[in-house]
Amino acid sequence: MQLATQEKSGRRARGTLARKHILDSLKDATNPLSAADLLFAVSKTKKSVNKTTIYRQLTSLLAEGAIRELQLGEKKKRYELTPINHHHHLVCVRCEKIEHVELERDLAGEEKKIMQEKKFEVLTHSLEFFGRCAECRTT
Amino acid sequence: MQLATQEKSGRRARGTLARKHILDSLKDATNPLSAADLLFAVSKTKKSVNKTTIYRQLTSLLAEGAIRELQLGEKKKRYELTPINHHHHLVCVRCEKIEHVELERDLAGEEKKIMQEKKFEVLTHSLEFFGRCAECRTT
DNA sequence: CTGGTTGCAAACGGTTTGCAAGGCA
DNA sequence: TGCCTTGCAAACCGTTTGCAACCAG
Repeated sequence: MQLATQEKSGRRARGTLARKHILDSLKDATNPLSAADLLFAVSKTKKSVNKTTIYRQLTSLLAEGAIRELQLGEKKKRYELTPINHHHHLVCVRCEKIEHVELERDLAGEEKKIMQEKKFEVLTHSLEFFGRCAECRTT
Repeated sequence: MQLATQEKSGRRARGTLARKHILDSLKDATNPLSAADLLFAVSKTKKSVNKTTIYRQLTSLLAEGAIRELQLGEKKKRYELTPINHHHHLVCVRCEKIEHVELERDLAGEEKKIMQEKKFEVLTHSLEFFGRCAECRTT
């Protein structure tokens, strides 16, 4: 279940308006969006949606694996469509912009080592780089 | 893991009670502690301390670099003494226990690549592995 | 007296929950 | 009708802030 397939077979149809708008907004976004971002974005495009609805749809989308939840050192969580190529994030500590990176070498070796040494079964990982982006370095 | 710079010379003496108790609690702890954990731990050992005081001391300790702030996918933040050997965390998604790992190979190469390709200057990074710990895998 | 430290209560931001109403099969 | 979805308000939790009291130099 990697792709954001709209309809999962085992589930009740969730073709709700809000759900589609959230997925559309995430698709258009270059950055991971927070619930507040989504509230704003969705409310712009169509009739406004309550924030509770946003949170509830995010919960189901997460459960289905359609989206990924990120904690980028902020108080709020952010969401992005589950990426096909696993990537990581660059977070600018000055302007807070978020970029993506794909590491040439993944962490599979480390995960194997963790399994061997610690008997800890890694299901997923999260790697963020904090620093200053190109623009903020020049100004 | 050892602790780092306990007393910074350039700073005003902050020999406050609360500060010492926080550092002691962090030293004794095997896991990174949340503010609530610290409130509890500190209140146990000596006369109780207000949570505002905890937060304020954490802020100065952070500014001095004595402690490190972690966001481990939870809503709350956690703190640990600034480790001499940079390490990462294994977070059990079942029992929420936190372990440490030191990766044999660090991410300096990746950071250099990020600088070259993205012109993004990495100041720090954060890497967490989520999964199931040894005990939770057997039960 | 003065400046940093503490406690308390209230504010705050992001998220969750309880409940009644709405939409659709 | 019955189930799922929505909106609204209130609750919640971790954290921050304003302000007055306090303590040490």
